[in-house]
Amino acid sequence: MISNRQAKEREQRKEQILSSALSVFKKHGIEKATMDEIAKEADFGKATLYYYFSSKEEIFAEQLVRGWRMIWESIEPIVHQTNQPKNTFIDSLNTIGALVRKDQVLFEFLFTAPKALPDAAGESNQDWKKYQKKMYGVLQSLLEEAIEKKEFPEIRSDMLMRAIGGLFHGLFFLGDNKKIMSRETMEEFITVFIGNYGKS
Amino acid sequence: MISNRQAKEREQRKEQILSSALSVFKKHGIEKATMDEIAKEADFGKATLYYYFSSKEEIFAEQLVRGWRMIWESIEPIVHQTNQPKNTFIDSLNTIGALVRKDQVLFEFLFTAPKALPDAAGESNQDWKKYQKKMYGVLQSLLEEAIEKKEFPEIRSDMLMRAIGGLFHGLFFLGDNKKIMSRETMEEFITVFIGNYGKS
DNA sequence: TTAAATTTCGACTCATTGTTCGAAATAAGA
DNA sequence: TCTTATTTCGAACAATGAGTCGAAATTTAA
Repeated sequence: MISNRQAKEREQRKEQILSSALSVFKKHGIEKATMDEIAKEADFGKATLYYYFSSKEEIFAEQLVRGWRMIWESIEPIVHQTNQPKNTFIDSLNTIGALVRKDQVLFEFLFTAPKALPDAAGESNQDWKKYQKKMYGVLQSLLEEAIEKKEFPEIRSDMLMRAIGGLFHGLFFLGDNKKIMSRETMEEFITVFIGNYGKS
Repeated sequence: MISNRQAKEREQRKEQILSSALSVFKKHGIEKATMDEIAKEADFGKATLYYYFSSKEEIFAEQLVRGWRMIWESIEPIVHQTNQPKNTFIDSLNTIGALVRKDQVLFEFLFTAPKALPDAAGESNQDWKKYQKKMYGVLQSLLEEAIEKKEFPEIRSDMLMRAIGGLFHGLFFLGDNKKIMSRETMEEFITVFIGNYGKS
């Protein structure tokens, strides 16, 4: 039998491992994040990690699901607003921006790790993609509605998504000084780049 | 003594190795690009690679210098135009776009590899940064001039650089279908995002 | 043709690292 | 307290992959 508290403690240990993995990722990138270092960081023996996760890949996969699920759950209530699609879209961006501001490293991981992770990871290790796809899906349809209503210029919405995605990524993650991007600055950029269209 | 033709053939073999390295990079990313696979791809024994390059890192470093030098040499004549800074800036973006269009994989490497490469690589292995810095430098000062002349909105130019860099990267490299971005589409985007400011 | 220089590579070393095993330590329940 | 379940980890294993060595093959030049 496994008590309630035991389950909770166990979950806490898992989180400790995940967070250590993240901080090792921050130092070396995903490829060079070794189990040894994660273990040391988490204050566990290496073998113990395998008691909680079946493989290195699973650790990062778990990090991905949790992260993307969180993003999705933060976005979902917003995209269902009945508002101008353009405003809803901008609200969504701002929401994600706020999340990133809280934990920049996590999001750098969420946005860059996928490319580095072996694709052939069958089954459940790709669960995070569900959430990612949902998010991109709703954002892109917001864009399409907004284009329809002339709130955005008539450009292929998938291209526009890419452009805005890149823009966002550039603002937060590019450059040497990883300064935190303030809400004000971000809104200013949104206004300059896509916010002014269709006004006056 | 080493004849002219010998030197040329030797250079060709180097290029063969570099190009193989690039195609292995394309398949697996830089971390998982092994010397064994590069050797097989280049039709050489692994040991032979070490006759031409002193290490794996040097191969990729060489690829980086060559690439960034090429970018710089393509950009340099343009940035010295005496034109509106904004037009010069846009011309530069278009020039780089044209280069990317010719060899997308190479540029994906040039733009993403730096992050993955060990920083501590002393000495000459960082030569490419010279060119990269020069390029970002001139582009950013173009931006500053343009802001000065009210051709662009008054935003911190380093932020604007990041934003535009991200935008560019997003257009060319994001998304599943790595479709080639046509000149027309790209110009359309430049117009929509930054080209319209200050007009009419 | 022959000696010297250049180029190639098979076989090996050596370090790293993901993963497993079995046993020890600790906690829970009776 | 005694038994059982849970948690921990040191040590070993196996695979991988960067880099080396010495000798063989090939080319050059005389």
